[in-house]
Amino acid sequence: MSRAERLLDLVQLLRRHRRPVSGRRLADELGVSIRTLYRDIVTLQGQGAPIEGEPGLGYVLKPGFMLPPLMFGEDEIEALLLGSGWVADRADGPLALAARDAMAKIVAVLPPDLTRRVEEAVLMVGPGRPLADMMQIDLALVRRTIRAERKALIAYGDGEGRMSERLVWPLALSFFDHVRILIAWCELRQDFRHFRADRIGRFEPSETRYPQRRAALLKNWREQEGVPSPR
Amino acid sequence: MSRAERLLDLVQLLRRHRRPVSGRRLADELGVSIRTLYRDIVTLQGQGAPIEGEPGLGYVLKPGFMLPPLMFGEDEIEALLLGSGWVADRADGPLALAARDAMAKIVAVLPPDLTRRVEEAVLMVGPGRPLADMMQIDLALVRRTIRAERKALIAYGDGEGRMSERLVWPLALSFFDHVRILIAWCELRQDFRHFRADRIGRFEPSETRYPQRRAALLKNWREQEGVPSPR
DNA sequence: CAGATGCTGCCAATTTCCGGCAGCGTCTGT
DNA sequence: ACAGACGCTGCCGGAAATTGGCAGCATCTG
Repeated sequence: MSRAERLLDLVQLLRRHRRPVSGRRLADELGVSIRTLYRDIVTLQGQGAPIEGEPGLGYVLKPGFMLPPLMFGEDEIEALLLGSGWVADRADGPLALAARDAMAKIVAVLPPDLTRRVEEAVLMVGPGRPLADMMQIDLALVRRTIRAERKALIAYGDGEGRMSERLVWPLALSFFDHVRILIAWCELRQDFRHFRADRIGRFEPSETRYPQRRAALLKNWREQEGVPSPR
Repeated sequence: MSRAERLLDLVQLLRRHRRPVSGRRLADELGVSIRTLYRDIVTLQGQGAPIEGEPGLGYVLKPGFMLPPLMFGEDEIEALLLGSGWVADRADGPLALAARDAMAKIVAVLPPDLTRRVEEAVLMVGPGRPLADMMQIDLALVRRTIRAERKALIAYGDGEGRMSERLVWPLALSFFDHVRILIAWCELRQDFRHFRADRIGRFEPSETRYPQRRAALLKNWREQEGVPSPR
C-alpha cells in the first residue's frame, strides 16, 4: 500500500475510535512499524489534521477535521452561493480562491437534493465597477498582519500626489463597492484613520505587536464612528 | 510537495470545478507532469473517488466523495463571513435573513479554534450606495417564480415614465452594486431582456410554465451576452 | 476527418520511505 | 516517588516508490 493511501486509512482509523488509541495499535493495523507511524502522524498534523498525542494514552482525532453533513433551506443555499460568488468576483486572488474552495466544500457535504439547487441557482453577481487597484499591495499580507496584531509601515498617497509614511496598527479591511479601506490606528495622528487600499504604495509589516488587543481597538473605533457591531 | 499532499490538493481542485477540467490544466496547477497526474487520478480512483475522465473534455469529480480536506481554512472562513455579510447587508429581507441563518449553521459546526476566527473577523462589508428600491416588489416571490419556471406578467417603467405590461419568462436575478436586474425572456420582444427590479411596478406570477428548461434558456442567454459560465 | 483528451507500458534517475536503534520527555496509576 | 506506557526525535543505510519522458492507442467533439 502506498503511503498516500495509508495516510487516508489512518484518518479513517482515527475517526472510528473515540477513545485514544496507542500508536502501537495503529501501526499494527496499518501493517507498518511504529517509527513510520510517528512520521505519518506528523505528516497528517502538517496537513492540518487536529490529531493529539497524549503520552501514556494514545492518539485522538479532535472533532472539527471533517465537516458534518449540512442542511440548508433553499434561500440559504442561494444566499451562500451569492455571497461567495461576490467574494470570488470582487476580492483579491487568494481570498477569491478561498471563497470558491469554501463553497465547494459546502457543496460536497450537501444532501443530493440540495446539490440540485446549487446547479439551478437563481441568483448571480453582476459585473461591478472595476476595482480601483492602482498600487497593488498584497492584501493577503495585510490580512495576515491584522491577524497577527502587528504594526506596519505604510506609504500613503492622499490623492493629490502627496505621499507620506506612517506607522499604523492595522485593524480591519472594509470592502466597498469599488474600493477597499484599511482601518487602522495611526501613530502619526494618534487617532483612527481610513486608508484606501489602492492608495497604499508600500505595506511593510513590522516585528513589533501593537500594545492593545485588536478587539478592544475595534470596539473603540466602532463607537467613535458610530458603526453598529455586526450580527 | 509530497505526493500525499498533492493528492488532497487534487481532490479539492476537482471539487472546485463543476465542469470537466483537462488533465493538462490540473497537472500545471499542481506543478507536475501530465504523466504523473494520470497516475494520481488512478490512485484516487483506487481510494474510491468517483472521478470520471471523459476523452475530449477532461475530469469531473462526481458528488458524494467525502474525504479530507473537508474543513475550512482560515481564509475560507473569512471569505464566507464576508460574502454572507454582503448578502445580509445588501439583499432583500428574506434573503438577508437566509444569509445570516446559513452562516450561523456553519459557525455551529466549526471547531473552537475556527470559531475564534469568526469572532475576530478581519474583513467587513462597508456601507454601499443605497439600493434603488422605488417600487418594492417582492423579490422572494420573484425567486420562487424563477425556480418554478413559470411565466409572469410585469409592469415595467422605462425610466422616462412610460409604463408597459409584458409577459416574461423570468430566468435569474443578477445583483449589481446598487440595482438588481431581472433577466428574462420577453414574449413581447421575442428576445432576452433585462429589467431593473426597482422599475418593475407589478409582478404577477402566472400558472403556466414556460415551454423550455430554464437551464437551456440561461445557456442561450450566456452565449448571446458573452457571459462566461460560473465556476 | 482533425484535434483534443484520456489512458497505458516501459525505463532510468531521483527521491522518499522505511525499519531499527538509542535516548529523552511526559503522563498515569500504584 | 517510582515504574511503566507512551509520545517524540535524530540518525543511518538499504529498499521501494515516484517521477518525467517517450511512444502509441482509444474515444469523444465539432
